[in-house]
Amino acid sequence: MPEVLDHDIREKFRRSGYTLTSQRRAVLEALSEARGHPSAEDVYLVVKRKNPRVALGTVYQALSVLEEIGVIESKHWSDSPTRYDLNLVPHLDVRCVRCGEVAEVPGVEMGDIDQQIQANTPYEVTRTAMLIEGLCPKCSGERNGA
Amino acid sequence: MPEVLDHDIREKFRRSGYTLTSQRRAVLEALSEARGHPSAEDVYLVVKRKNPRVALGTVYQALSVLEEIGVIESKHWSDSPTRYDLNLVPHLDVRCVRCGEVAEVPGVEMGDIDQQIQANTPYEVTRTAMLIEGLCPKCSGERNGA
DNA sequence: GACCCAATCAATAATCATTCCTGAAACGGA
DNA sequence: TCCGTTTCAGGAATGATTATTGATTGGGTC
Repeated sequence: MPEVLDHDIREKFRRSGYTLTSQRRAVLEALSEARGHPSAEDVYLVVKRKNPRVALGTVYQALSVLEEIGVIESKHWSDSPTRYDLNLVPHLDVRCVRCGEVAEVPGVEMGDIDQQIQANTPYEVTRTAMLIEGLCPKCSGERNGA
Repeated sequence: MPEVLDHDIREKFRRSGYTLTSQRRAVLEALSEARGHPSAEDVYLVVKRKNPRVALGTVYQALSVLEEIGVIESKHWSDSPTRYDLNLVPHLDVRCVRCGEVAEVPGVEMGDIDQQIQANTPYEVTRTAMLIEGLCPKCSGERNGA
C-alpha cells in the first residue's frame, strides 16, 4: 500500500477513535489488490489466504467501520452482493447484468448533478449513487450464449 | 384505475402473452392507490384486504411480470426492500434514511445524463437508476430524536 | 513487566427479503 | 366438455447480512 494512502488512513482512524487492527489492514490490502469492485465475500477469500482464522463476519464488520470513517465506499446493485471500492473520488460504475463485472465510467461530472438534485428537493441530501446496468463488451458480443 | 391506463396495460399484456389475471390487476390497483412507493410487502397487505387468499409469493411474481412487460418499475435502495412505482416517466426519487419515506425529485433532466454515460462507456447500457438518500424535512428538523 | 478496561474478534445463530418448488386450480382453444 | 398450458397458494429454501456472545487483544498505567 502506498505511503500517502497509509498516512491518510491512519489519520482517519486516529480521528474516529477506531483502532487500525491487522484485520482491518488486511481488508484494506485486499481491496487495493483487487482491481474490480470486490464483494465482502471476495475480500474475505483474499484475507483468508493470509490469515485463515478470520471470519466472514469480521470482514463485514471491518468493511462497515472502514466505510463509516470514510476510507472506502460501497455500492449496491439489486440482485447482487454489495461491492466495495477504495476510490473515493465521485465516479460512476456500470455493472454487467450478465457476468457481473463492474467498470468505471469516466468523464461524467457528478458535482453538477448533485447540485441540481439538492436544488430541487426539500430533503437534505446525504448521498447519491447512480447504479448503471448494461452488457459488457464481451457479453454484448455473445448475446445468444448460455 | 383510469381508462387510458387500463387500455395501455391491456395492450402490453396482449403483446407479452401474459394474461391479465385478477391478482395482477389487484397488484396494479394497490400500486395506483398507494401514493408513496410501496414495497412488495405493502402491496401484499393492500391486496390481501380484498382477497385474503393471495400469497406474498404471488405478489412478488405479479410484480416481476408487471416490471418485465414494462407496466411498472422498481427501485432498490440498499438496506431497504425494493420499492415499486407506476410512474414510468424517467425521474429521480429520494429516500429518507431515517423514516424511509420516498419522494420524487422534479426538474432534473435524466436524458442528458444517460446520453453522457452511454458516450463514456463501452458497455451497452440497459438501465440507469439514481439512488438518492437524505433526510426528509420532518426528520431533518428532529435530528436528535429517537 | 503485570494488570485492567475497552475495543475487537471469531464463530455461530438469527433475520429478512426474495426466490424456488410443488401440487392444485383456472383458463383458452379444439 | 376435454386438454394442455399458465398461473396460483402455500410453504420451504436461499443467500446476503446482522446480531449475539464469550474469548482475545492491545494500549495505557503503575
